Amino acid sequence: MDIIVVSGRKRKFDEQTALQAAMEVFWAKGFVGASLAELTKCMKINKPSMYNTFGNKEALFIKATQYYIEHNLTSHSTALYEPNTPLHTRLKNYMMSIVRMQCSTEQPKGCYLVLCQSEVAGGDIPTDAAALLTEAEARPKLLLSELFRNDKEAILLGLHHNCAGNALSLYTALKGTAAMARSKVSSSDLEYVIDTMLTGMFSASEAHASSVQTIQ
Amino acid sequence: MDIIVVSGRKRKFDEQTALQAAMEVFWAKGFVGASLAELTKCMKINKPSMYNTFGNKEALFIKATQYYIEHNLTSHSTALYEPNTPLHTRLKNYMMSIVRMQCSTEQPKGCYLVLCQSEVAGGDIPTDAAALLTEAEARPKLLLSELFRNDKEAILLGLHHNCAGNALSLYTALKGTAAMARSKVSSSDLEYVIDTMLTGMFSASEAHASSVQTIQ
DNA sequence: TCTCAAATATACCATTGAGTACAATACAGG
DNA sequence: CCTGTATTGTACTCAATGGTATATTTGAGA
Repeated sequence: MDIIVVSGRKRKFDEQTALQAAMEVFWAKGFVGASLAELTKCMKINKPSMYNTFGNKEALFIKATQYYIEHNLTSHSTALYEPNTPLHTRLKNYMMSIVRMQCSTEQPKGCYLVLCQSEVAGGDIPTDAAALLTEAEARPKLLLSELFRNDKEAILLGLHHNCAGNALSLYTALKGTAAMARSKVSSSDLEYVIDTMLTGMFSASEAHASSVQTIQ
Repeated sequence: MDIIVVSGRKRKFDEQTALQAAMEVFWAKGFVGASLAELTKCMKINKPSMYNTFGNKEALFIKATQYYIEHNLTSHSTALYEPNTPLHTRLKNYMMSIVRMQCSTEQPKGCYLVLCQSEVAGGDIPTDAAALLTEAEARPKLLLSELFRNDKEAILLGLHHNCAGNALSLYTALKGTAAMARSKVSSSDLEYVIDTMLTGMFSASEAHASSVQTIQ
């Protein structure tokens, strides 16, 4: 079943290029903050082209979000499975890979998902888009959680006893760095933060026991 | 020089009450996301009243932000100076006091400043308001930094060697928890995150030395 | 070269955004 | 009980928003 090519005027723009441009606008401004005027200007197409290629603002946003996940999120996780590498190093590389992206001057600062997810709570994001954002946010948390559950070294260190908690700690740190990045804090400053969090996690078993005693 | 009372129709609403209502709208929606229609509806006044009491949207936002700082931010810091209390406990109480506020159902989720600061990067916030937000964000970081510099126990533990770094770590964690709170994560889940970060910080001197060796 | 579907450009629509003009109203001082 | 002043309610302005109708181009197939 081949694609039926029905003749007509040829498209002047590349869909992927336009999508990337749209993604960067959403990344900088959020869903609500990004206007169609600015979107189409950056995409270098006009509104009717946008509407009959992508559907509407929400559909464009969903495709842009998927583009972000594929191109700017998935890549980092390879660091987690690097063979012959201590878990601490793999986690640190993973975290810093993300932090460096958050701080990069090549792209908008911070994290696309963190920014837009915070709009969801405001209630101004359409249902389907909100669902995608929520699902996308759950992914890295699950990835880390599974790592702690299955990784040999993690089990040896006892980190598998609280997979979810440890994953939440790291993910929360990354949300924090995303916010800091947006305020123009440098990735080298944030490296200290990541180190602190990892140190805390790796000395968890003893430390948490003592902290429980400390609190009232 | 007394206040000259020139007679006229009496104001029907209380300025502070209206301001608090406005603050909650900004807290939930951000500066751009909060429309005058919604603001005035929640403040239970109409637009002309709002304009001749507060000036305009930006002026209202600035007053609402100051209201937030006074009523929802300053109070937490007393925990930092509680006498006869170990530093670890004081920090934990401080952090959890903020986290509980972020997760409270009595108010919008997350942190007013984190949400609005992220809009600043988008460029849609007027200059004066943006300056206030930036200044407000610097405050807790400075507070923590000074604590690490001057507190006897902090000095004993060597935490004064990197005041800024340690302050940044804690503040970044709080920005992270603010974002998580907005995604409806509970304060009890986030307590584990705070514990992890504090543990990391308190075992900093040794840990950071070893982590430097670990990375590449 | 004629045809016709698909893409473009321009102009438009309804709604909502921030901000205002103005008349009606309420209140203190004389 | 007037008079003047400040607040309120309604109705407006003007620009920007998401989304479309329509006419004009383009190019592959017959």
